[in-house]
Amino acid sequence: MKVVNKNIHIDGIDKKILRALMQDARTPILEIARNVGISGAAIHQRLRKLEKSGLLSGSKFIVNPKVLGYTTMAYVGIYLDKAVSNPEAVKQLQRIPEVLECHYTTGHWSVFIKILAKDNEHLMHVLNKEIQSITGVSRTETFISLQQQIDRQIKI
Amino acid sequence: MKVVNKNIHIDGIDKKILRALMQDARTPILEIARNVGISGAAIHQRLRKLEKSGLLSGSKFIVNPKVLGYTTMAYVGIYLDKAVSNPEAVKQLQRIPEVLECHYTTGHWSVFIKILAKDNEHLMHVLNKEIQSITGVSRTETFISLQQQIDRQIKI
DNA sequence: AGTGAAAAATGGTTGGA
DNA sequence: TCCAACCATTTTTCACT
Repeated sequence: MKVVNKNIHIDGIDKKILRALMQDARTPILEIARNVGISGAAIHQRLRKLEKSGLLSGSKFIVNPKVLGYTTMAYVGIYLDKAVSNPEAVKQLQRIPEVLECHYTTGHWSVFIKILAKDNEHLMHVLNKEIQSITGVSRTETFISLQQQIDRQIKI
Repeated sequence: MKVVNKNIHIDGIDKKILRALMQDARTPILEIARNVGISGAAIHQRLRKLEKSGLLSGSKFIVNPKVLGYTTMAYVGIYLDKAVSNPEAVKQLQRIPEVLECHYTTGHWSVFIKILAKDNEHLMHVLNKEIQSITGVSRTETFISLQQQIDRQIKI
């Protein structure tokens, strides 16, 4: 279990640092320093503080799946039989690389997942062969994303 | 409009580079070089190629919203009146910082969004005050994520 | 494409105000 | 908390294979 420090205070300078790095993790510290008007060493100190607080949990390169031909994104609500252990189903979902997210949710579905596939045919394959063959899956409801209009992190 | 090069070929070395940087955008080139057995300069060349192809679309620092008290995530399907221009509704959604994703989808909803809020009360406020007051929104269906089990990018 | 080495840029530390 | 100066590491370039 990760320990989370709730007594963190983020001032305006911290916000500027975070905004810059959330947009581009490779932004040079000295460039941020110039923009906020303090020294690079001070930025560095604040970064260590933010990291220690757990607020900064790493950095990632973002790949554009479209370049690899993955153009079909879908959300799928899954009904699981009552008798089935949900964690076991999740373990099976984990083995399917096209499943990018998986949530336990309130409402009529047991779990709710996000799938990234190359095209409709590929999506169909994942749904009918991979997902449906998981023990306990009784039914699924699929919503294909025709276009994503917003994609961002929390506003700092 | 971003131009996407579809004739890109990713070999095993590219994959190793991508996997390392997708996990941690700050992984030093020379460390990757050691792991894959070629020189740092070669890694650097390949990175430029991957960037130029559009496959690498940047890097982000990841912030952990829980540290700031944001513990409630929900997906919301929105029904819009037929008469209403969907892009106008999306423009309004864009102004709500708690809305992190927004998709046009197939199925019974017009748009489908992801919301991050501090708690149920905050979520209720966003739904009842912010979302419902958007012109054309007739009804919403909300699914609260009790727990996220999978969160990853495309498998390289 | 890849290499090795030099040059340029950046990251990280320290001591003192 | 911040700064200035310093040193370590990393990125980037270049001539050559």
